[in-house]
Amino acid sequence: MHLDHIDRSSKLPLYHQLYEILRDHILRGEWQPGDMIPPESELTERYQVSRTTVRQVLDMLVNENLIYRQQGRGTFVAHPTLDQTLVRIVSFTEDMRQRGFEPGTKVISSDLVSAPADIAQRLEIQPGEELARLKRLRLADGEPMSVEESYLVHRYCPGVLQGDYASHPLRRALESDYGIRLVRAKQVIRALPTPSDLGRMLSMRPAKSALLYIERVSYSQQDVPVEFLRIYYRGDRYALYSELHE
Amino acid sequence: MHLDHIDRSSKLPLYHQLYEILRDHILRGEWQPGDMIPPESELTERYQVSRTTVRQVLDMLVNENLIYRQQGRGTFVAHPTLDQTLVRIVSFTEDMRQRGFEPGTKVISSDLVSAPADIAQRLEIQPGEELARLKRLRLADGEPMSVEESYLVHRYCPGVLQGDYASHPLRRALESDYGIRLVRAKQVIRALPTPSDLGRMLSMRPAKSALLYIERVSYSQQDVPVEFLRIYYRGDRYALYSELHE
DNA sequence: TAGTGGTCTAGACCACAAA
DNA sequence: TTGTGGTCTAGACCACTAA
Repeated sequence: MHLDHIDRSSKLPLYHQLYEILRDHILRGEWQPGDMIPPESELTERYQVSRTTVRQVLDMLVNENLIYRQQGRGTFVAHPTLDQTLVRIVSFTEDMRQRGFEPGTKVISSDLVSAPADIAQRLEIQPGEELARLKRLRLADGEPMSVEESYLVHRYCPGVLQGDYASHPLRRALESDYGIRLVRAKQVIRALPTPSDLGRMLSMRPAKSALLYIERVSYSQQDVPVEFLRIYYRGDRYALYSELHE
Repeated sequence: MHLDHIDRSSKLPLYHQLYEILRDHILRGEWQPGDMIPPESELTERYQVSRTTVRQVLDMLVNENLIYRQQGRGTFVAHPTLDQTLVRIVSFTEDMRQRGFEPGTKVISSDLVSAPADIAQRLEIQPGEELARLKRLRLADGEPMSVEESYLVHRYCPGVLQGDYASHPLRRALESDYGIRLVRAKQVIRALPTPSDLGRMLSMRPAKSALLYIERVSYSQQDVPVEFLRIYYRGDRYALYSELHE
């Protein structure tokens, strides 16, 4: 069981503590999509904070699309949607499950390389600094879906490449072994023609071949760039979704 | 000058009215990016609402990335960013200006067609119903950037095709002539190989040719689907940006 | 020190949904 | 009618920035 009460002597704001608590309940699946969460009155009572503070926290969760409210009925855990991929950091595994695929991973290679200028610039390090490089083939229902090339600043996570990243998430290793949580990221999305080597790896038919290409830089809690990631998705299997407003 | 006061007898909530007012100031450019907006105390005073209400409105604007706050300094108008394209409905003109290009448009064709099944389904109309179709070539600094194919439910905007949409925005015509505001949209983003006809229109080199393809359904104030849009962006000139969080 | 935004409270009344 | 979320107020004290 996780921490489930508010520490009045903590320096963290009450709303922040309550946010972590409620978010945890949802992300750990203790409250399932569609479930009603306790009414505001009960949260006020249980955590001994004002209704305003409770509502501030619920507003944050609504903004993240983790919950939704219905006047007169209650507040409910939201069902995950595909457009989250463009707003929240979502693991390949989660993403595929939401799309109705069974995810799989094969490690293509892992090695240490020295940082080329373009990657060094985005990771805010010196060119030539040591990077851990991990290439993986990602599968959906056993069929190739994407190729991922991860570059990690090795200084922050020496020895990462020891891990088995076919069956264990890289993010989890970073967190548990090095205390690094990737909390923020910036990405660029492009369409590319398919180079023949990638086409082969992804088992693509040349005629239908284009790649949805993503470059992502991920930042730690301390706002330090830690990972540079290239993802090549099969254009004939993968799409991104988003909702727009005025 | 636009309405700049709050109507206490209106059925609209105070925060909603204030939101429209402040948003207007920003979107009309009366407050420029980087400008400090009036402090909360002054807004409280000027519009005669509580600070809580003022802050509720500012929170909304912060969430839309229209303003940002700095404790101890003030609240400022945000500079537009490229990742807005994935969250807010942005006109081609605005988008290109933000990217540092001078936008241009050529109308390729405009005609009435009967709705094919796939489009009818997304527009929630009967197959065969009349659609206004508008094809345009979009230019950036005089060079082709994208091809857009717009399908409008003609019943909602009879005679739209009379307009000159090389120099006048389609959105404006819908609003002023038919009272239709497209306030919400859903889109899907894919990578496509370049068909030869589009490649020619976009002046693309075959070797570097992939398209970033977007399909968008836009909804009116009444949540009725009005427009189905296909955009084919040159993959070698156009990219999308997004920021992710945990 | 003065002015700004950040956090928090207690309480009121309204609107809507379900029994 | 009861219980839920929606809107709004007045006021307090804190934290940070700049002069």
